[in-house]
Amino acid sequence: MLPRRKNLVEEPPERCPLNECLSIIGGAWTPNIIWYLSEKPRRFSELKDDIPGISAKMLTARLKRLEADGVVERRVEPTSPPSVEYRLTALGGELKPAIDAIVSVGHRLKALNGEG
Amino acid sequence: MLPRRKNLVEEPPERCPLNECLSIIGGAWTPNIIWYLSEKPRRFSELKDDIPGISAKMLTARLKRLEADGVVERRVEPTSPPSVEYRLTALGGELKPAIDAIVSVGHRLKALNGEG
DNA sequence: TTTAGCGGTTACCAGTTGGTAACCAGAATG
DNA sequence: CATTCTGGTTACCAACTGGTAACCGCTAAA
Repeated sequence: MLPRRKNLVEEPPERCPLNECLSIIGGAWTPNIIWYLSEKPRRFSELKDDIPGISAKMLTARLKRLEADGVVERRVEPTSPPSVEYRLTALGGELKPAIDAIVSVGHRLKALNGEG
Repeated sequence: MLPRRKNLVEEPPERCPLNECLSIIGGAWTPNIIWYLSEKPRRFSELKDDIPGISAKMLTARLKRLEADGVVERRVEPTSPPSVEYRLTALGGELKPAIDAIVSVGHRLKALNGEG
């Protein structure tokens, strides 16, 4: 029998940053929303048009959550009909490198799955 | 009323790399498993001990999925009792920058939530 | 023969997620 | 007055997720 190695890792015991971050970007549609907002600010119905298949309910839910997390800012223009613009906050902008890294791996995964 | 901007984004229409990658690392416990395996190869029961709270069922499910995705390699040593070692593949190793980026954002999120 | 350890598998079940469809307020338009 | 537009909210419901607990085959040791 192989020697049993002991757990001597230094970092992620309980509420690790990985889970912290993934709980924000992990939900359905969330990455898409962040992606589009990272390009430029967008209005509610623009996001709804940009992201094919998303429902108003989910879009509302995700934007509310992202706003609560400090990732997205909601700005209401008092026009008529009112228009609401969403943009990434500074913190939201810091998600970009992570998103980019994920996208980069995603490309490789697609390439491999496409080959097979 | 604000002018209605048209969707002219270039990249992520359907099965975008973001969703492709997050479908791999998004499930419960998965980031933890990848984290531990990125440090060094580990055996089943080591992972089970390392990750507090995970059940054998979930660990099995995750490892199978990761193996099917080409992220993890399963290696059986014909000892007695048999020992099974899991390690990241080359592709799995490429997940590390993404994981690191996510961890880095997670730290900032924890800092902000800790302040509030 | 019984027990223990490894690496799982299986049945069952509760909670969460996300989908659809209907509905809402306020203001402008016909 | 009815309709349209934006930006949602709500009720309802099916599917998926993940948890618990019991069980399995194999080998070695007591």
